Amino acid sequence: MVRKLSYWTALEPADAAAILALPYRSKKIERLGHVVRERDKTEFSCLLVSGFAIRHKIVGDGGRQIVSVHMKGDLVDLQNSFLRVADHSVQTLTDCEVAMIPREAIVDLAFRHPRVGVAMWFDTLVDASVFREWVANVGRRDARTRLAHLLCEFSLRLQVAGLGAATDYELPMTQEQLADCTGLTPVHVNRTLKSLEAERLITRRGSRSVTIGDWKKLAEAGDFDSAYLHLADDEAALT
Amino acid sequence: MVRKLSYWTALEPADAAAILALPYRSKKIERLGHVVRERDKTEFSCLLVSGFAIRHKIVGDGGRQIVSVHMKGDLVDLQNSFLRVADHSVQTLTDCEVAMIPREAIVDLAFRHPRVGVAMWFDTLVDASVFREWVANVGRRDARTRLAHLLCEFSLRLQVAGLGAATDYELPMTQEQLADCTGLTPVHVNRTLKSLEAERLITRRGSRSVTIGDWKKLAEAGDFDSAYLHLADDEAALT
DNA sequence: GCCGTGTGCCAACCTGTGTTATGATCAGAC
DNA sequence: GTCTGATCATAACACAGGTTGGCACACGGC
Repeated sequence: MVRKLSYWTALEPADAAAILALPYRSKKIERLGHVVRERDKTEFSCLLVSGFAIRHKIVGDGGRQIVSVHMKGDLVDLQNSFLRVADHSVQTLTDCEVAMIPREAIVDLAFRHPRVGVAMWFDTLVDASVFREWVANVGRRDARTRLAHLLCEFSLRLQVAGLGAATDYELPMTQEQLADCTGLTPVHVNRTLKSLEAERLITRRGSRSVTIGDWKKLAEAGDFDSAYLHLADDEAALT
Repeated sequence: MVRKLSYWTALEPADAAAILALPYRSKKIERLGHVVRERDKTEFSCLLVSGFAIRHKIVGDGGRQIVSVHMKGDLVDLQNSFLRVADHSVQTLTDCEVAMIPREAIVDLAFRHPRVGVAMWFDTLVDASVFREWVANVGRRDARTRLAHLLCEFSLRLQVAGLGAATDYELPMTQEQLADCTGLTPVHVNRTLKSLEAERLITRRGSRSVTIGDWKKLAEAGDFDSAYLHLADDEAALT
């Protein structure tokens, strides 16, 4: 499960054993449940074992901005737990299984097994890279480009997580949630998806499943370049 | 200089010594010079010794999005150097002195002195927190709120870095650069600053110096809550 | 069966922000 | 001095995207 950490850094067996020896409490959280709320004091980090979750912030006028989407294998809550007081909320999109790991145990692990510490640090750096891309996406691209970009990101990440084919996947989000990812309104997301479909860049069956007609064209429309995900070479080649 | 790292985690003398023993090459970079360009392969991390710098991304239609602003003491380039290929550019706003530190030396330091490694990790986590706030700022707030928020952030951070008073500081950015931070156009930044001034929330003398009339009101207008900066308690109290 | 609720979809209208364009001011180069 | 290029300022107009409101399903609970 936590072997995703070895993605960017080679780990020794002893390191892997130490990870597996981490104390944790399994927990099931149902759809739309809160894992952490903004301003909470946190004691646990949380590893997503199955399901989908998002992180979001609420702004003054009640608007919501989703800042990232997470899937199986992601360590969603390093951020909040280390910094003690949560600067954002974590919410599930589907029923989820999570493993709650006490903060102390993780800090301890990082000290005793520096390779693991560095691996977790890398994970954080990649997270940050995705945030940067989202700032640019939301700040400087128009609605059509934003959505196309997001769909490309999901396609690649789901594929890497083994949750779907590159050109055909199940999207666990409503249009309202897509709007909160992109800084748009649900109405405009609807319009824009419709026009992407009219252009034959995507097709939708049922209400959540997306299939990408032409990856290259969609990537172009979305100004998408997978570099920011910092995938291993072979997976970057999937594009 | 690098003692900023000890901000979030207590370090022992041996750790501090190890930091100071890091090999580096000093370099002066003039205003608007590039430290790293997107897509470069990087070998060095870069510590800002003096001056101001930004990180930005260029999107498909030529638009630019600034994703963060850095000042004296910030380790600006951990991100790019660890991930090998830069996902964004780093550019100076003023003449700067930087210390270039080879990536190998930093990784090595993190392994040998886990406390320092964890401290750098924390620094990365705080960076990520700021990115999240920026996603929300640019995605879900209107122009007036965005700018007010940004001015509040600068006020606090400059103060913490010892570069200005809370309510009166020198802003090293043009309106065009402010526009690239906020996802607006220079014209609209101008309009909006003017109206903030008309509301007596700020006043400007000369072209770059800002004084904040009423911190509380500006923070309210900017929907600003310093929690995301994860400052130490005494500094958070400055607000 | 019925009803409530969440979601998708659509249309009409409105507004915040972008666009384009023109001057004013200032600092540096020569 | 005066040319040149940045930067700031302002105005008139255009449009992408927000807002409001209404309809139609699908689904689960009763």
